[in-house]
Amino acid sequence: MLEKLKSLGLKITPQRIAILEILKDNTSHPSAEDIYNRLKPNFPSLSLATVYNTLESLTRAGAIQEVIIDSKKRHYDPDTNIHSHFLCRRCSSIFDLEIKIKLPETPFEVDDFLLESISTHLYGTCPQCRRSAPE
Amino acid sequence: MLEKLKSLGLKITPQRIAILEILKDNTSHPSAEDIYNRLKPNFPSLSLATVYNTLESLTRAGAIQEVIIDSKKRHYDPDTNIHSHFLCRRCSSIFDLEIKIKLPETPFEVDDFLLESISTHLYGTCPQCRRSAPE
DNA sequence: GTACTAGATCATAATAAGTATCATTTTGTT
DNA sequence: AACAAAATGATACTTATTATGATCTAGTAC
Repeated sequence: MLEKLKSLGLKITPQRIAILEILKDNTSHPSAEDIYNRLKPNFPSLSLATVYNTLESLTRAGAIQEVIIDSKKRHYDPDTNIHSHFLCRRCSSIFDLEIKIKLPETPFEVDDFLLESISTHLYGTCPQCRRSAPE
Repeated sequence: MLEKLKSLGLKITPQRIAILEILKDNTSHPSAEDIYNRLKPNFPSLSLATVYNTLESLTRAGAIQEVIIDSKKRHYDPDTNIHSHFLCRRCSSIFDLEIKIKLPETPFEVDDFLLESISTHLYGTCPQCRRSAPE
């Protein structure tokens, strides 16, 4: 991943390394603030602005992806492979969920639109919420 | 549509009628503020809070749907049939776009998740932006 | 029609996510 | 070691959305 940074002309900084480490293998889809709050105790000089900047750089570099499924805030996912996201309407947690949908490979064209990426969003109730408050 | 309101126990008010009229057959996916700005000149007493409230009620009533594709704000669509949305990365316009993907009927279950709705989001460049600033 | 009440509206304050600004610091050269 | 470009951090600002609470109105009951 540091390679990806370098190849995109991004400088390697302790802040970026720390953020990448939080994201590595992370399937919780953290927001900028989630990441900031996790790092801040051990990295008191860290600024929230840096987290925002870094997430933007990483997204543009293709090292991570933004998940726009929750109308309240953006979430980030280090897994850049095509996969679906599920948002629980009750607890607002986001999960990776594999459902059998055949999506076309991007990029492609439709009606003069240039389609660069596709994402599938699923909404419903997660197993835990179903157990704790069924209906 | 007024029927739908009534059947959901929502009162018929001039504000709600006006908002529904703006939305009817509207494929531009307006935001709350777009709607407010369009109505305000001819409806000076209208409050932005009412637009927000009404959109929420209409969404809950199933009369319209929220489109969460633009990380900056929510958009609304009177077409509640399953269809995909396309967000142009350059001009941020949202378009309805039909692409051939077979989506399962909701609701259904996967791995103890209760899946209530699915939406497909497409990102790329719209025809107009491709013409005006190709590459 | 009048009276009533739940619910709706309006104005505005508050919140929260994200962006902009700019002085200072650091990285990766030269 | 010196330098320029880029990154960081503190903080101010913007924008979308939510909360609050006083007033008003739709829909019903009489």
